[in-house]
Amino acid sequence: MKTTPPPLPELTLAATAFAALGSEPRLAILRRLVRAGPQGLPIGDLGAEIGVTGSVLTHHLKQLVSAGLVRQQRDGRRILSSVDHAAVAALSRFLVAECCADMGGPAPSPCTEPSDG
Amino acid sequence: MKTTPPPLPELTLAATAFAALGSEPRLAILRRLVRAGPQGLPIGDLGAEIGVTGSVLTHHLKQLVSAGLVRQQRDGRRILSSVDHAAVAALSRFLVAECCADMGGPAPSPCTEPSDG
DNA sequence: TTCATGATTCTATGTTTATAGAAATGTAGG
DNA sequence: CCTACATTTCTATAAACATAGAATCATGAA
Repeated sequence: MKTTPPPLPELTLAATAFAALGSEPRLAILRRLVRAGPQGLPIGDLGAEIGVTGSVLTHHLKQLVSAGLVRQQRDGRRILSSVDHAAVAALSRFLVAECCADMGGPAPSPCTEPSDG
Repeated sequence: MKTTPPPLPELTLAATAFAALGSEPRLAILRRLVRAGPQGLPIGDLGAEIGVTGSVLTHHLKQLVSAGLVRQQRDGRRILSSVDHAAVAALSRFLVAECCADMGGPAPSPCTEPSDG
C-alpha cells in the first residue's frame, strides 16, 4: 500500500482558493450567495443581480466550485449555488495560521495586531 | 469640493489582495516572510530559498506590496521584505465577515460550521 | 413530440499574467 | 572614479484568464 497519497499540497489548494476569490465579479458572486443562505440561488437570478450573463457566469462559478468554495445542486430546471461556509472558514483559518506561524504561541488572537481597534 | 473621494471600494481591495495570494510562488514567498519575522528577509535570500530569481521575484513581490500584504525597507544595499500582519489579519476577517454576513448574529465563532471537529 | 426555460459548451478575441535574460539603477567600499 | 553587490526595469514570449454570442444540452409542461 502507498503510504504517501496526499493528492495536492495544502499550498496548492489554498492558492487555488485565493485565486478564485481574486476577482471582483467572483467576490461579488460569493457575496450574493452568502446572502442567499444555505438554500442557494439560481444562476439566472445571480447574473441578473450582479450584471454578468450566461457563459461568463458559468465560467466564474466553475472556478468557485472547483476551488471548493461553492456547491451546486439541481432544483428542477435550474441550478442552485450555495456557499460552502466550512471551506471559506477553513481558508480564513489558513490565512491566519500563515500569518501567525512561528510568531510565538498557539495564536490566541488572529494576530499580534498593532492596536488596530 | 468633491464629496465622493472614496478611492477604491472594499471589494476591489479585497479582490486585489486575494489575487495576490492566488499564486503558489507568492504564497510560498509569504510563508518565508512570515517565518522571517518582523525584521524581514532580503530579496536575494528569498529567491534562493524558494527557487525564484531576479525579475520574477520582483514581479511577485510587487503584487504583494501593491496589495498591502508586504512592506519593504532598505537596509544598506539590500531590500528587506516583511509581512504586514495587520493586513493579512484584516483580509482574513473580511473573509469570515463575508461568510457570516446576514447569517444571524455578530459572528461569535468563525462560522456556523457543520460539526467540523 | 413540441415548446419554453435554465444552464453549459463551443468558438473567437482581447487582456492580463508568468517567466526569463540582458541591461540599467542604486548602494557601499577602496 | 571604479568595482562589487542587490534589485529593478526593459524586452520578448508563452500561458492563462475574461468576455461574449451562438449553438447545444437538460429539464419541465402541454
